[in-house]
Amino acid sequence: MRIGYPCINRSIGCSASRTFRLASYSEARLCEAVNQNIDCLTRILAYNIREGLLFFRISSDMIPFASHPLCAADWQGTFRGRLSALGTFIRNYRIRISMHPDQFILLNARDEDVYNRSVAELAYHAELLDLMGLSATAKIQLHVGGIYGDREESIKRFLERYGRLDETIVRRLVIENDDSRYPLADCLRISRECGVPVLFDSFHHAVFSSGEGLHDSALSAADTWSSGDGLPMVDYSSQYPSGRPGKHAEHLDPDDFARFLAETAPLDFDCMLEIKDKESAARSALGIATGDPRLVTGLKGQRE
DNA sequence: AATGGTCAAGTCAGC
DNA sequence: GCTGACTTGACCATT
Repeated sequence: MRIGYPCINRSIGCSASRTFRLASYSEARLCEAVNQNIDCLTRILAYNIREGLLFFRISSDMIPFASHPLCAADWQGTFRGRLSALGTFIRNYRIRISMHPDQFILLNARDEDVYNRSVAELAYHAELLDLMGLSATAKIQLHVGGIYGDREESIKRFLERYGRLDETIVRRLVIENDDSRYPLADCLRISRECGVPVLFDSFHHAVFSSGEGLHDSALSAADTWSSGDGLPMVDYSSQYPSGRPGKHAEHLDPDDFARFLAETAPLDFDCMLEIKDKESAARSALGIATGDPRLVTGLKGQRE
């Protein structure tokens, strides 16, 4: 099991998702942001290696506006060398990589324009990972999409559009159960139809499911991954106490995470900690997973 | 230098 | 019909 966290490191003082306003777009501005993002990502990954955190989600903002019609810049050519070097670094240290396009990306959108923009954005994600020379184990995780008043029709539309995707996207795309629209059961059904792997989000499942148990759920999602996909990925989080159900916790709850590990054992997977204090939570999780209490921060009474 | 309104993009629940 | 949550930071105009 590798353990990691998404996109942002809160302690080393740089951001690998620097962007700018569309109104101030220029090629120079783009290059400046991308160079800074690559610099910072390199620093974050070096930090992660030192800490034993070998799973990381790269921000979709790595190349700002990459799929926007306004972006005429040849970022692929400009950054080919740097991205390739970064990818070599990632492969050498056997770091697992994921990406997660955000809520605007809807493969099953009713609106053709939204659908077309979504495919363009997925193509950008795949191209970025390709330029880094990463294998198909580097995944792009996506939710199934909207309901649009008709779940069955919207699932059919997802399947039909999935079938039309370019292979460069298909080899990396996985779907994740969300916390309000498409639960694990739907994702598994879709996977049986088209073969897309299912990334199990344990927290979404706790918030939104028909009550299937954690152990069996993690197992059935893991079954949808083939050898070329790498170890299954799982997202973990826990509830922010007294917050809206589904709100992510600020700190890792050591007891909850230990219970999560016990219930999913002996299944092996790469685990993404979707906790707001990021690398701190991931270090604690690593401490719990490896039995090293020195890594576990946030002792009793310090939780929110 | 500090601040706070706003940022490419969609959906859906709640008023 | 409109607003806010999602999730969240950080850009940048303004002071």
